[in-house]
Formats: sequence, C-alpha cells, structure tokens
Amino acid sequence: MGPRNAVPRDSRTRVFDAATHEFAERGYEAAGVDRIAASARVNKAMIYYHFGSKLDLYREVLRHMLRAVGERARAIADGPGPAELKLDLWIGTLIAEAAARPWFPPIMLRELASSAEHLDADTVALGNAVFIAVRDIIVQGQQEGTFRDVDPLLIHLTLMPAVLLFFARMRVLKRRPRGTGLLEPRAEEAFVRHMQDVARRMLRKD
Amino acid sequence: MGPRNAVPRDSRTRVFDAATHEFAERGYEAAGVDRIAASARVNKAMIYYHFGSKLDLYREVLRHMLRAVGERARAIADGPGPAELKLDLWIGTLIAEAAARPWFPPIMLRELASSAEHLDADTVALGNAVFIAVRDIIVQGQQEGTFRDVDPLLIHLTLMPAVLLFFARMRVLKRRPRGTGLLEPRAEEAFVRHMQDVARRMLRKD
DNA sequence: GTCTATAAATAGATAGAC
DNA sequence: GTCTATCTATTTATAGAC
Repeated sequence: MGPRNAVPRDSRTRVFDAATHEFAERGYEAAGVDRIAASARVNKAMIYYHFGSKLDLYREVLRHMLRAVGERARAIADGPGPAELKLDLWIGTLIAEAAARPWFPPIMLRELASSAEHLDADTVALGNAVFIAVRDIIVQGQQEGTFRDVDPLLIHLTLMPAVLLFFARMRVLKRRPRGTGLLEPRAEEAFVRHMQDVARRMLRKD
Repeated sequence: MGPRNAVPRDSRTRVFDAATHEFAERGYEAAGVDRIAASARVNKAMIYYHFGSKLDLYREVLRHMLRAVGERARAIADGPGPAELKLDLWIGTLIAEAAARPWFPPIMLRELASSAEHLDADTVALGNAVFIAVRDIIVQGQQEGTFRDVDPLLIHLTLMPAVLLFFARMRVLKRRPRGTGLLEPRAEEAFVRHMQDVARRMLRKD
C-alpha cells in the first residue's frame, strides 16, 4: 500500500536526511540551505516551513543522533550480564553505529571543536546521557570487583575519541591518494578487537 | 633595542596570530577575514598583501602547527633512551603542547572532521611525520623486547585522539555552566599520568 | 504544502591612491 | 606597506501567490 515506498518518502524526511549528510560533510557554517534543498529535491522555502531555521534543523539532526546512541548505551547498561561483557558490547555497538552512520563522527568532532556553540541545553543533556550510561557500566564492574578503581570519565575520554577519529580518518583516506601504505585504513573488526583490548587492559586489576 | 618589543610586532605576525585564534575558535569556513583584520588591528587588504588568500593563510597556520609538533616528536624518537621512556616523554610533550597552544586541538579535529579538504600535499606530509616518529618509538620498543607486537597505528590512533578531545572538551566546559560535577574538567597532570598508564598497559607484555 | 521572487546582510577579494 | 572604496557572489530568510 502507498505508492512505491522505496526512496522518496515525505519532504520533511528528505530534508532531514539531506541535512544530516550536508552537515557531516561540510560542517554547520559551510553547509548551505540551498545545497540541502537541492540535495533533498525540495524547494528551499520548505526547509523553513518544516524546521524554522538552519540552526533549528541542525539541532534536530544532532538530537536525533545523540538520542539514538544514548538509548543504545542505556539499554546495555540496564541489561543483564557482568560489566566486562557490557563494556565489550558497548564498544562493539559504538563502532557499529559509527560505521553504519558515517555522519556521526564528523558532526560530533566538529561540535566539540567549536566548543559546542550550536547546542542548547537539551542537546547537551543527551550527550551527557551517553557518558552516564558508560559510567554506570564501569561502576558496576568496580562493585563486582573485576574493574580497578579508575576515573570513569578518563576511561570514556579514551575510548570515545578513538572511535570518532578512526572513522573520521577513514573519510580522509577515501579522499586522497596514498603512498607508503603505512597509513592505510585498518579493518573494522581489527579495530573493535583493539579497542576492547584497550578497555580490558585499562580496567583490569594488577 | 628597538621600540618596546612587547605586544605589537610586525603586521604579518599580528595577522598570523589573530588568524590562528580565529580559525581555532570558529573553524575555517566560519572564520572571517574581516574579523581577523580587526583582531590583528590591520587593514583587511594587508592580509591579502601578506598571504594572498584566506586559504593560503589557513594552510600556513596549519603547517606552522604541524611542523612544531612533528619536530618535537622527531627529536624524541631520535634521542637517547629506551622506548618506554620515549613514549612517556612523547605523551607528556603532546599534552604540554596542547595545553600551551589551545588552538591546536580544535583545528586538528575540524580538519579531520572535514576530511582534510583544506590541506595540500605538503601539509599532509607534515601530519604524517608525526605518526612516523611515534611509530619509530614503538618499533624500537618492540625490537628491545619491552613492547608487545601491536599495530603502531592503532596505538597512535588511541593516544592522539584522546589528547585532542580532552583539550577540546576543556573549552566546552569553560563556555557552559555545569550541574552535576560528574563532567568537571580533570586536572592536566592526572590526565598525563592516565595516558601514560594507558600506553604502558597497551604495550606491555603480560 | 509548494512555489517564485526577492530582500537584506555579509562574504572574499581587488583596484588604485598614497 | 597601508589605506579607502567597492565589486561580485553568496548567504539566510521571508513575502505572497497558488
């Protein structure tokens, strides 16, 4: 039912998706409302009709992204199993999320680089929720006695940036020819194993 | 000698310094030539006289930054001592560099987020030189038998992003009021110790 | 909901006098 | 080396017809 539900969808969704890609590719400032409209195959005025302003559109993209990641982190933290397993799961999930939605890392990196100047309080709260979930996992492991006593924030600030930059770098490598081979992209599965290994080594007692 | 060599200097240097801060604060696209001129207290035309274009100015800022970091990394790699000590030294140096020149992390993060689109081959080479030096340190440790056999690039891609984001995050925290205290900024010395600990744990044979 | 046309501001860049 | 004045293109955003 409904006429061919393959690609087009409604204009609001098309704008939202086009904006997501434009913001990821060029950043908030360099992104053009005209470019988004063209890419979404809608009239520019429709963007203002649906979203009000460029900034509101951007914030909606960001909230959508952070909410998705935050929910996955929350679900893992609240789920069953020992903390060691949850942390492995979180790392695998975060990397899978970044691989499936390649606009996530660049947008996050840019926002952090610009001191989160485009974020309102609600959006910041969504970002914090991700850390809260990760912290809960680490605290659980400390209570279970399997994790040593380290600052959960420092753990988070070691794992998350590595994932973001790993995928941002992939985009760089796609754009420019390489010489030596030293800097070739690494396989995603190898990266997952590496990050899980890093997490275990950071947290294990001895 | 010379008339009061405190703050002013020549107009070219003033433009260069003002541009560095403007690019760090707002990113390449959002940075304004007018704003740079005002901040440097020079006429806008002087910027084009000295640097040719906004892009050329930006690249000069980036090259200057990457060359400085690359030289420090190279000096450590080529210096005396065991690899374990050199790696500690590199981490301390990188963090000190980021703390002393707070424009370094945001500019790097933005450039990676935008797929290095503003970089020419020379500038990319300067960025690669940093990794080459770090790799040399790790290979030395592997030959000395103190480091286990892990991919140097994955090590680099774990340490470097954490440092960049740690300092980018500091700028965020300065901008907005906080509630919980959970996300308060961490002390720089504690961060150095943490990252050195992470490096050792990643590389030691267990 | 969708379009055209356009307002209003700002951007990067340059010409040319001094 | 330094200035004023300006060109040209592009930007976000809106008014108003349909």
